Amino acid sequence: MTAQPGRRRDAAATRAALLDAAATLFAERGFDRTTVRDIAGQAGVNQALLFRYFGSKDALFEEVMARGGREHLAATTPENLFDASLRSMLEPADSGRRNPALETYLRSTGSDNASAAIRREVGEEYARALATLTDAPDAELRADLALAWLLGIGLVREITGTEPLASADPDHVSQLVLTAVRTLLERTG
Amino acid sequence: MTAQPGRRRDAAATRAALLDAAATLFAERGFDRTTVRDIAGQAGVNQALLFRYFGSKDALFEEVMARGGREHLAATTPENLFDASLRSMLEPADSGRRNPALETYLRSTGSDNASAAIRREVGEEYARALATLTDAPDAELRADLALAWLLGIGLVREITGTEPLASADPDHVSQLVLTAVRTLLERTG
DNA sequence: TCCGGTTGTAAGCAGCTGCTTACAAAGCTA
DNA sequence: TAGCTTTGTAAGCAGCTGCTTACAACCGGA
Repeated sequence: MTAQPGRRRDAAATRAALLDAAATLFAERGFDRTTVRDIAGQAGVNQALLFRYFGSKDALFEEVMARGGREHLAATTPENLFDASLRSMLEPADSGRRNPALETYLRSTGSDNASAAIRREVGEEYARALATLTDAPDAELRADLALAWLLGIGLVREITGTEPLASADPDHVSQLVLTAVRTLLERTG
Repeated sequence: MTAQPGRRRDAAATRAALLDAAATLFAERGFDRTTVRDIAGQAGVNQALLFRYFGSKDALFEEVMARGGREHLAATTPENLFDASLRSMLEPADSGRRNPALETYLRSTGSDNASAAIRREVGEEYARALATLTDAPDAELRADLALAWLLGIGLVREITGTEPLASADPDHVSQLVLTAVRTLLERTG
């Protein structure tokens, strides 16, 4: 991972390497527990470049969060969003099929800096997508509640590790949750 | 709050003051963002005493978490636990009617030190209480899911501040959630 | 060829963190 | 009163944090 003579002096590649390293580490450890030295180290780059290309750790986090959230939203229809996100939460952590945006969101909830704003924005975009699934007048509130459950399940399963939820069968969990959520997000028509 | 000549040399009172200050600050800011200097300052006590009486910041957190969680559990019947905890989550932050144990749990999820163990223990005690509400064979899993929802709602409402959930009417939210949770926690008899 | 901006590096700064140590005073016991 | 333990304080240590600065190497254009 050390800077190779072959790809030296390539600003775009360096920036991208920092962004990728940051996305990985923020998802694994959250904002507070990821240091700029960690990120630069994983990218194989001097840490001063992080500040040259992004200005601050906060600004880098914003860019990571915005990119990750919008990628996932753009790739998933609202009808599949809840199910896909729930499935992603229930995947084993090392499967690589997890949604890094949700993971990052979850592990960075302790921080109250500028990153809070972009977290809220991404959350509200998810909620707006989910709100299209019901024609109830309080659709957005119902969507927030569904999203809250998703995040809560991720919290208990991944971070706290409460049993039996932490190692429960994804199909079983999915069935229980989807049944209950149907009372929230359903069309009357 | 500064040490008064009147109550000087009272080990029990000093210990209690540290414990109370820690409970307040951990609930407000979480584990990582509360410093031992903050705690000692709020208790009006030299910070070296924190280490004399509790050994480490981790150990102090454990004692706070264990005390707070068990107090609330002992004071609430399982039938009321979900509703009471949900109501507590929906209270305004400054109302003083919040449950500090849930708050602390929520704001300390970023930390992966020794405090993770006591968090899990308290979580599992809550889940065991909720599990008595249904006679389904997967009662504990259902209880974990209900608890996850509770925590998720607290997360979105308090920490992220997503609208419209953050400022929604507690009665309205409560009605939506309880309806959905009834598909999880209900007796067939 | 030399010049000037771009890219990369090494070193360090100020501030904060949990925790420790050396010491002063208070108060019980004999 | 003398001595010992308990309680409290002031100062500081080592390590880490985000971020900055001074400087070297590179490279395209004149």
